[in-house]
Amino acid sequence: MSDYEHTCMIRGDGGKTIRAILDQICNKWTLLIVATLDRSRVRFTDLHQQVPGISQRMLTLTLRNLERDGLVLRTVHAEVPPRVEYELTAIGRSLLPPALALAGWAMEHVPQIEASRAAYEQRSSPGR
Amino acid sequence: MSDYEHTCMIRGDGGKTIRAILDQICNKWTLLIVATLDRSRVRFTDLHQQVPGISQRMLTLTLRNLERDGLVLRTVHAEVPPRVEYELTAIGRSLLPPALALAGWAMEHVPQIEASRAAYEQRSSPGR
DNA sequence: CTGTATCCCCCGAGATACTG
DNA sequence: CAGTATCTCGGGGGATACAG
Repeated sequence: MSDYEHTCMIRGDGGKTIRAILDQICNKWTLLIVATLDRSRVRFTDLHQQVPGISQRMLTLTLRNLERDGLVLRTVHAEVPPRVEYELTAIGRSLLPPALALAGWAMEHVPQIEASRAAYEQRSSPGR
Repeated sequence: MSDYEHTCMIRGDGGKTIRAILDQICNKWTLLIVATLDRSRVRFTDLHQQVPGISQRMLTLTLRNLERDGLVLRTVHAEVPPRVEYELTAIGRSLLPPALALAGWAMEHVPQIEASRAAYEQRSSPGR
């Protein structure tokens, strides 16, 4: 499928559905968690430690959404103390390449963007 | 660069910068506007009409951010009535492929995700 | 036509405390 | 260990009115 067709998809309405899904994926923690689940099953506490700065609440909520959308599989082991492991499903893994492509883009352009911001500040507050 | 290295980038801190930039790009309107600016210069009002549902305020704000980050070029024509045109810069255009890749992913997986959601609802409220 | 300036509301998200 | 339950707050974002 061509870039142009993709463009149409992003813009066209009923793209409401797309937007909703993109919003979900692009929120504060989702990409981070999906990236962390790459190549391994991880249990709740480990995830909590490996994702720097996330609260227990947001970790739970984000994982529930991912599970609900079928991107993450949640496995509860009937033990005591309880053990719960999370892993990517096939769909979840298929998200990785495009997500990482976007992250890669961000990485590569940080210097240019920051330079552009600095220049912009100069222009808008020259006396300061 | 390998997927694995990208994974590290997304996760690694100082990835704070990356996260900030990703947050900016993945907000409610940015991708939509960038996609709309693909292949043409567009003036303010046209943009306002072509992006369905955006308020004047958010259009202005989003465009300012994009201009500030060097993704969009703003050209004011000294005429009356005023005419302002927006177009992507080289950096802005370089965002298109990964952004559209993500949008494409979302498009392709809408059915599976919705199915997964429906099934999830079933499970969580079986009596309803 | 192309914006600013205000007001206001909702909800994303953190902190904290409690439970099976 | 792996969560829920509340409370709270800031700010993203809509509606509206005004300005150059």
